[in-house]
Parts: sequence; C-alpha cells; structure tokens
Amino acid sequence: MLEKTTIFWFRQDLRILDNPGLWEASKNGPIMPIYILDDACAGSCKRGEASRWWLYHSLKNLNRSLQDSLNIYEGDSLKIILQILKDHPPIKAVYWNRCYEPWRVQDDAAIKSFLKNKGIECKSFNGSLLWEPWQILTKDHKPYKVYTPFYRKGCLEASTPRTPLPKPEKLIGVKDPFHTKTLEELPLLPTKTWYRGLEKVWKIGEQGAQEAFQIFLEQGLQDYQEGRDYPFRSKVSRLSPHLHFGEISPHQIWYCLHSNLKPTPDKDCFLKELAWREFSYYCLYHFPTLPFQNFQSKFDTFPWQDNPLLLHAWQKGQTGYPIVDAGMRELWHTGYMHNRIRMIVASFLVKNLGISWHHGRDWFWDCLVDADLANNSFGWQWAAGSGADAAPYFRIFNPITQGEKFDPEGHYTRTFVPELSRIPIEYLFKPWQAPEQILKQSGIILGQTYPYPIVDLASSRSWALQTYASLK
DNA sequence: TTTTGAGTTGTTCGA
DNA sequence: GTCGAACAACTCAAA
Repeated sequence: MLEKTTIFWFRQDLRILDNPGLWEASKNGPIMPIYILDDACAGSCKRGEASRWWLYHSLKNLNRSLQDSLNIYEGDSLKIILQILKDHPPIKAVYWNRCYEPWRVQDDAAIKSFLKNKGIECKSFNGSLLWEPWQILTKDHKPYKVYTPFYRKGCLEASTPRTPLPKPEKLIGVKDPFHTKTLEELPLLPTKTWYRGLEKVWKIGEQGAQEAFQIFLEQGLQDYQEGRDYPFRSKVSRLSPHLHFGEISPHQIWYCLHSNLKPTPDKDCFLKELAWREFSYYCLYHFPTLPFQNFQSKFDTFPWQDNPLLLHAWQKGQTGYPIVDAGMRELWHTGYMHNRIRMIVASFLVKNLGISWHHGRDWFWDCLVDADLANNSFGWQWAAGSGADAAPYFRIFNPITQGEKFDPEGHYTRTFVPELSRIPIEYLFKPWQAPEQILKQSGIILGQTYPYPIVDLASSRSWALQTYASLK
C-alpha cells in the first residue's frame, strides 16, 4: 500500500475542503499527512505568541478531521522529509500548496530540486491566492505598484479564479510510527495562560472559519461598505486569521459571492478588501525585502524617535487618547483589532509619536492572531507612508475626531477602556478637557486612574508634516 | 518617447 | 454648520 502513498505537507492550508494539493495527492491513493513546525528556520519571521496559540488549536482541529492521522514534526523541513522518505522507502511522492514568504519560497525551491534529483515526485499547488503573483504584470512586464490598476486591469481582466474543490472522495491517512511528535510537544502554547480572553472570542479551525463566513454573509455583508468603518457594529468578516492559516480559501469566498448573490456595492467592496490581501502577497513576492526595508528608499533617512517609554505606553494602551488605548487593549485581550482602529493606532505611533513602523510591525506580529508576513508588512508600510501605494504623508488621523466619528456612542471605547465607562460622550475622547466636576462624578482621576495625553496632537502633527515634507 | 490621467480609509482653515 | 482648498508634488500605467 505504501508505494501508492503520497506525503501531503500541510503548511498554511489547514483545511480539507478546496485544498488542491490534498485533492491531487488523495487521487493517487492513501496520503501521509504531515505538519512540520519549521519556523526556527524563519529567522525574524518566526511566528509570534498569539499566532502560535492559534496554530496549536488549528492543528488539533485538522488532526480531528483527519481521524487522528496527522503526523507532526519539528525542525528543518528538508531533513525531516528526507527522514520520512528513508523510514518509508516505498513512498515516492511529496505534494504541498505554495507559500509566499521569501524564506519559504527559497526553502521550497531547494527542497523541490533536491527531492526531484532523488527521483521523488514533487508537486506544488496554488491553495491560497486567487492569482499567482508572477502571472499579473503590467504591459511592460513589470510588477504593478499601484493597487487600483493591479486589481482592475491586472486581476479582473486576467483569468477567472478556479472554482473550489470539494472534499477528497477517499481520504485515507497513513500514520508514521517513527519520528513524529505529539502536538503537546511542540512549543506552541505559552507557559503563562494569557490566552483565556482569546478563547472566548474565536472558534478556530475549518468549521469555525465556515461558520464565521456564514455569519458574515447573513449579518455583515448587508451595509458592509458603510458599516465596516464602525468598530462596534459587527460588519467586518473577522476572517483574517482563518485566511492566514488557510482554514478557508479566498476561492471559496470569491466563488460564493459570485455565484450566490447579485453584484452589489457591498459585495464589490468586500471583494476589493480580499484583493488587498492579494496585493500584499503580490508585493511581498516581487519585493521580498518588504518586511524589513522601506519600499520607498527615501524613507531610509527618516529621523525616527527612539523613545521606549512612549512605545511602551502605546503597546499597553496607556497613551491618554481613549480610541488609541481601546484599540491597543482590544489587541491585547482578543488578538485582533478592527481595521479602522488599526489605521488610527498606526498613524498615532508613526506620525504623532514619531516611532518607526518597525516597532509597530513587531508588536502586531506578536499580538495578532492574524499575524501575516505579507499583510502586516504591507499594512505598516502603507500607514507609515513608505510603502507601495501608501497613504499620503499629510494624512494624519486625529484620534479625537476619529473617535467621535466612528465610535459615536462610545460603545467600543468604553468596552476596552472601562475606567472611562461613566464619562459623558462629549468628553469620552478628550477626558483631559472635561471639567473637574464631571471627572469627579465619573470616578476619574487623571494621571492616576487614566493617563494624561502622552503627546500634544497639534505640535506632533506639525512635526510630522514638516519632517515628511523634507524627504526627497 | 512623451503625454495624460489618476491615485483606499484625513485634517484644518477660512470664507 | 458647510464647503472647498491646501497639504505637494510625484510616480505609475497606459495610450
């Protein structure tokens, strides 16, 4: 039986449905499903804490779907695959779905050529992007650098994304008795149980992803275009961590929106967001230094401020600007932050505190359950103004105005900054302006129960405008 | 090669 | 309260 067995290597495609590599492998016969925790090889791209927590549960779920046949390893991928092949000489094929992190792309190429030289059949598939980055180019055969032409011309006028695949008809999982580890042996769960808050908000795994998508279709999509900007309304899909781990594919989403519903502005708007994910991956593929280097090199001389105290206040949600603090605490407690708030806290860190986007990138990387190399790098460069098709430098969010506009009743801010729960709405986003009497009635002592603003908005804004304008 | 039109998400100021 | 301009040119992508 083993001579017909194919090793299927799970990576960021932790699902059974619409899994092209798994589908093809299972057509050959039995599969030996494997997962390798190999991110020690990823250098600074090693997964953060929240992401590892999610991965643990997602693998647990996947293993259940595979009737306990998932084989788990830790270490260098090539060495481990060679060991498995050595332990099981009849096996002659290894399949996987492609990843796009630069270190992964390099490793995969090396693994493929090594295995092929040894006479092992090696096939990779597209499991996680609607369009392969190398297929979308300008008329001059160069990569796009602007989102709108990338999407409208590049993607929409290219081939239609494939339709999703069903569950493999015959899925027979083979267990490797030799060098596997148990899930518990992987260094995924932290020793401190800080993740209790996260457990309440997420349902991890393929089924959880499908449920989240269904809930979005039923409750979020209607008025998505307008509602997605308001963090307290449940209009956003919250699919980002599921997409990152491949618990759902963009093809399933794309196909569902195209086949089941008439085109609407809300639907188009959501698909455009999905296309931003494509653009992030596209930029990372064509510009592999995106996670580390300014996409626009004129930012290399930017005089970022090195201020650990301000950075710490931002990380812990103690800046004295309630909408910023609410966002940073949402991140800490739930492993997630609403998109609108991500822009506000990013603008605040980079433009008001003058701290490099690298620090924001690293904090998000550690705290987000949806931490994704392409999206996180792209997003931070966009916010800092140094990225591809980035925000213009004079676009500086005012945390008071943004709070009043997008959290008009204050539900979001009061949820995550409970010490302000009793302050009247007209002072919620600027408590330092409240009269003494009001603060007293609300049980607030500035500087004790809630901080004074750590930076002056007007002067930091004009510093940013001047500094950005001086870049050449 | 040159030209032309366009480009995610904002704020402030003054009329 | 509302509205348009300024913020600043620059680069991209296609004709």
